[in-house]
This record gives sequence, C-alpha cells and structure tokens, in this order.
Amino acid sequence: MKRTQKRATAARPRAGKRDQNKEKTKQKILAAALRLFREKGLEATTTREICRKAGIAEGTLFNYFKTKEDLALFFFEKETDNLVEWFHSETRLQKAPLPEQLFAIINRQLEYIAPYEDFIGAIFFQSLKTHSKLSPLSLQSQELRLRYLKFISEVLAAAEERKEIPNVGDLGVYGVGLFYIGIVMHWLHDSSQGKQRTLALLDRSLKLGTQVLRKGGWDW
Amino acid sequence: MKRTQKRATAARPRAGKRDQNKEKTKQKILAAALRLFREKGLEATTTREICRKAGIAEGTLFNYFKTKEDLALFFFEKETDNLVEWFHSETRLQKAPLPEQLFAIINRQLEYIAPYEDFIGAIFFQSLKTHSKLSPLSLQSQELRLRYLKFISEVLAAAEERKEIPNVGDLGVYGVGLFYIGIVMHWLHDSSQGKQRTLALLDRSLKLGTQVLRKGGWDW
DNA sequence: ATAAATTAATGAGCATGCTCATGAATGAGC
DNA sequence: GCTCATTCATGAGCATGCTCATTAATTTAT
Repeated sequence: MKRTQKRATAARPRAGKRDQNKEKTKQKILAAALRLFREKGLEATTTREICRKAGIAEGTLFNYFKTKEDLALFFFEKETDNLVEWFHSETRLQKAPLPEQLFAIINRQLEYIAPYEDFIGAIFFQSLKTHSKLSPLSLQSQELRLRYLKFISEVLAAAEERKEIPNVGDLGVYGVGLFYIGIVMHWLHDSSQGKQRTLALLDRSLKLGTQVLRKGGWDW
Repeated sequence: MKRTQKRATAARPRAGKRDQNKEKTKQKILAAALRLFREKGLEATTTREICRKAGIAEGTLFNYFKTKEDLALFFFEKETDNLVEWFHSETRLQKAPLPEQLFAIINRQLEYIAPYEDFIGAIFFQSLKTHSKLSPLSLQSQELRLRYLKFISEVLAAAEERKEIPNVGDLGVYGVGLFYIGIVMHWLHDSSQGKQRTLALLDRSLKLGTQVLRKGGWDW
C-alpha cells in the first residue's frame, strides 16, 4: 500500500499532482514570458507567443495572470523583493547616514535593471497609471501593494528612530517615491556612457537633499 | 459669375471645398471625441463609437489622427495653450515672485482640468511613457513637443533675468516638471473635499522650494 | 475500483485599435 | 465642359488582449 499517509503530513501546501502541474505550468509561463520580454520588449511580445513558447493554450495564461500587465508586474515585484533582501544583508549600510543609504539603494536598482531597460521601463510606467493596481502615491487609500514603498518607509522610520531626521510622516515616503520616479525617468532617457549623467544627477540631488535636511527643510 | 476671384486672394490657407470639408470633418471628430471622453472616460470610449457619433466611417478617423492617443493628446495641448495665454494676460502675476507664479500656474491647471479628471488623468500618464511622442524629460534630446515645458522654461528664465534665482539651466525645468507630475499624481488620487489636501501639499511644497532657493540650495 | 465532484486546460470567438486596397469627390489642365 | 490626377472617405479585414462555455484531468466519496 505504499504509505498513503494522507499526503505528507500537510506540511507543504504543494503536494498533490494537481498542484504540481499547476506550479509547473506557472513556471513555464514565467520562463517563456521573461525570455520574450527580454528579447523583444513588453509591447512587442504577444500573449499568443508566450503561450506557444510555453506549450500551453491561449486561454491558460489568463488562468494564471489576469492580464498581460499582471504577468509583467510579477517580475517587477520580484525585483523589489530582491532589493529588500539585499539591503537587509548589508549590515554596514544599515548604519550609514540616510542620503548614503538612499544613494546605494537607488544605484543598486538602476544597475540591477540595466539589462532589461525597455522591459522594465514599460512596466514602470504601467505602474504609474491611475487605475493600475499599484499606484505609488496612494500610501493611505490603496492597499500598498508596492513593496518598494513599504521598504522605503522602513528605511525612513529607522533614520527617524536614530534621530537623524525629524518625523516626516507619509510625506517622506511620498518625496522619496517621487524622487525615484524622476531618477528612473531620467535614467531611461539617458544615453550617456554607462548612464553617467543619471548617476551624477543622483549624486547632486542627494546632496541637495542632505542640505535641505541639515537646514531644517523638513519642518515646513 | 459671382466673383470667382481665385478664392479670396490666398489670404486664408483654407478656401477650396476640399479644405472646407476636411476642416468640417476634423471638427466633427473633435466634438464627438470630447463629448464621449468626458462622458465615459478615455479607455471606455471606442474609436468606432467616436466615428459613429461623428457620422464618418471607421477608417476616416485615422486619416486625421494617427492613433487614438494622438486624438486625446490634442485636447491636452489645447489646454496647455490656454494656460500660456492666460498667464500672459495676467500682468500682475508676471511681476510676482517665482513661488507665487508657480502656485498660480499649477493651481489654475488643476482647476481647469477638474471636470475631466478621468480623461485628463489617462492622457497625462500616456504622455509620460518612454516611447510616447512627448516625454517631459527629454528637453535636449527630443524635439520638446510638450509646450508646457517650454512655457515653464520661459517663466524660469524671467525669474533668472530679474535676479530672483541663479542660473538653473535645464535642471530647473526638470525639477518643476517632476514636481508637477507629483502634484498631478497626488491630485488624481485625492478624494478630499475640493482636493483640499492637494492644495495644502502644493502650498507647503512651494514654501519648501522658497526656502531652498533662499538658502542657496540651487548651486549644488 | 468506480462514480461524482472539483478544478484546470482548451480554443473558438469577441471587441478593439488600426491598416489598406478600392471607390468617390474635388482640383487642375486643356 | 471634359479629362485625368489628386486627395479623401470607406469599410472589409487583421492582430491583439481577453472571455467563456466545453472538455479533460485529478481528487474525493463511496
């Protein structure tokens, strides 16, 4: 009878053949999508093509991702998770002054997404749309699905706690988020060698930020 | 013979029956589009519906506007022209300090577009897309089709000329543009009475801007 | 083991934005 | 006025993102 033991003591939520197949299908979709997105960009890749390459039927994709946008967003979120993990592993950075932290964070993001410029760029702007599922600026009203903002919130809260900056509330996150948008926009249009100009802008901007902080610009 | 006089001395470029019809058709499209966009928003309005309401065939619309986005953008540009005209007519404002000017400009814009929230919102974010025809941040590289930025450039240049601010170069326009994006994003998500919160944010932000200027924040 | 119930996969089909070959209206040349 | 060239209007048709009723696979109950 080969131990039927009610399917692995209910430890993993993934055990039955059904869930196995489901997972496998999802991975096939993700693999195909990522490859095509990288090769041809987001807009130029059709859902039909993804399905063909994944070896599934037209409609199956939409059983897993509500829209093509959702599928693309998946990678975006994954990237953010990656960033958070990295920051938490950098113990030195944790104690550095806020501007340095922000520089490191943003810089790391730019480096990370460099190979997927077109792809990420498209997703990035998708995420800004008003009625899109995640909207960076709706900290309070929406459900804060953008993990990035949550992360920035933490970083700012830490700086607050060690008295580096006064209480900034949501406005701090708001500011950083907006700033990030600006940087990415600049980055996307930057054709200079190795995005030098964006890095320079990033540096200068954060220096300005420091000044504002030092001069008490926060208690407006 | 009723004076055939070679069609009105070549004064107006629009004279022949052909051009007359063309103009009439364009107006029919614009009227239908504006009405539908207002009523149902940008996404919910189909090009077929616009054509039906305008009394023209499916394909005709695309003889006049390359894409649906272009059609929508038309209103956006018109709005900007309106703003510029208004500013030039406000002689008092011309001499006011920069922060007040910017507040007035942005405030006026928000008031003006209030009735078309959804519609304008959609267009606004369209215009931010990387490969969209107009990209607010490509001052130097692209052809600066966004008249708004040109206008802001002028306002800043005037402030420079009267020694109110030091030379800020393109970074000034860049900053204001980015700031504007932030405000509109906030505005679009703002559900408070009469968008009070956005106005408060606008006020506070510009006060911060003033501080930065006074403290020499510009020569970073 | 078999039947019934659940859940995932399928692909025909829809609406939409947009294209393009064809036809109709208008203009120029005689 | 008539002819022909130009320009605009037309609508069938295409590709795409996405839906949904149907079919097939897997699980549960007996």
